[in-house]
Amino acid sequence: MVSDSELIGRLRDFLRNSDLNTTTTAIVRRKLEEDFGIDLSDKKRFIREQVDLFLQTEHEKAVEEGYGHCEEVEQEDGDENLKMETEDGDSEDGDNDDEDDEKGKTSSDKAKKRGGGFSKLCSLSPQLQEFIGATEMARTEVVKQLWNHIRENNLQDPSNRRNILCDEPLKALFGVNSINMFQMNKALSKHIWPLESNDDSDDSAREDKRQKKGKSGFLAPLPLSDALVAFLGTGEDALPRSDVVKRMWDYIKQNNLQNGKSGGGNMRVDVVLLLCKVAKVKTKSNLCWWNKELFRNIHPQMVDLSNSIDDLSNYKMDCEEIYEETKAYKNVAKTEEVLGSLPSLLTSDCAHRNEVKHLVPKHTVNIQHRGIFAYFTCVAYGVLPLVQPFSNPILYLDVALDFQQPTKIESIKTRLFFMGVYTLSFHKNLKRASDNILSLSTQEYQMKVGSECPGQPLRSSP
DNA sequence: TCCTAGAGGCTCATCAACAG
DNA sequence: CTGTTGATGAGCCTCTAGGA
Repeated sequence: MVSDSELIGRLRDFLRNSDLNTTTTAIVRRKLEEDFGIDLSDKKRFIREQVDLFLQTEHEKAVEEGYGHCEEVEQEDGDENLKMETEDGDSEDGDNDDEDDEKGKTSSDKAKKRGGGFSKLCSLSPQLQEFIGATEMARTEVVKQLWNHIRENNLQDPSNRRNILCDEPLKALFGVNSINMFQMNKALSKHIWPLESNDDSDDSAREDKRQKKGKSGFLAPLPLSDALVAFLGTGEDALPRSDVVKRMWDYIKQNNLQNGKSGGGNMRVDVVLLLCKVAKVKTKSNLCWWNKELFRNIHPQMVDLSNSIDDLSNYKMDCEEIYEETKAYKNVAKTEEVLGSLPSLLTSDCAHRNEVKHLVPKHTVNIQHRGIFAYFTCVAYGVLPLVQPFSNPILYLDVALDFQQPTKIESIKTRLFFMGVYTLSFHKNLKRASDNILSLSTQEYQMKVGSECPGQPLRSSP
């Protein structure tokens, strides 16, 4: 086994005798592998760090020795770093091959243009305005025009076509005689500024963001219901969630309201809730239920979906709204089947238990939307026959979570029932579940099972 | 064909505290 | 584990030429 110090020693020897403009960390790693006859794939990060360290110390040494061309050293060093950070295709952690594939796929088949990002219109510096002949332009257009100019004037260095030999207009722009094509983008950014026109909205958004930053997540004060304000008795009408929880627990402990016999999270919350004048009073409840009730008092405006469980029309309305909303969502738009069967699952009373083993998801659509319904994970072309309140569209919720254990279906149903509130964990559970479910398309299912896929979208009316 | 550099904005998953 | 919301960081988007 080779020690780290041996590796470092050999690495530094190699770097001292290498052309740092052409050497990459991958080359260094392969050289070391060759020298020591071992696989160093798991040492990529270590090697990169050591290379960076080497470059840094070399640079410091150069400055200390008082080279009269510090600026040049700096610039060259910049190039070195640039090159040394390049891993010639190897991902940093060495385990991103799939990710790379994905990246390739997405970049090749997506050519959509959005108003934001690089397509956003920007204002140009006076120097760039002089060069381009326009006051505003998208970054990508500027790059295009710049390259047109380079080609028209044959400004690429013949010995290394990645280097651009600056003519007078480019010198005025970049202030150097030659520039690397990659560095050119960096230099260009100094001449491309965000537009000032939408300052008002941008500024307020920035201000909002800045303010929010100070009081994040659980630390952000939230409005309390009148009942909760009265219960706390301090006159505070807004508190961070964690503070509310803390004070409630203080109260429970002080008044000995916990039910010691039942153990777990059970407690006599009834007293607390009566004090809060919460509409729904239960004699006993567990921690999760109590949290939900508390949440209702911290967000009085939250819609209580549980009241409408018996009223299918409410769900129908909700789901139609969701469908309209999700249709516009980019991920959903890619699929022909769209979300829509939450109520059917709720009302089907799990009559399809016998079918669960046939659940055949084709692909998962992840819809993230902060609202009453958020974090849906859905599967198109499932084979779970559902009672359909709508004729179309049909998309099967991925409820495969515990389908290997039918006894747990009731709890799944409960989770779906509270979907509007218990969204995050629902999402997580589905994600976990989707790893375990059979992956077959409808056609594949038909071939395998030899019968029509029971999950074919139903076209009948409710 | 894919990767490399660089820019800013957008989407999405994950994490934070709190209780038993 | 159970729920809550906002911050955060990763990854993708566009464009270019050269090299593997």
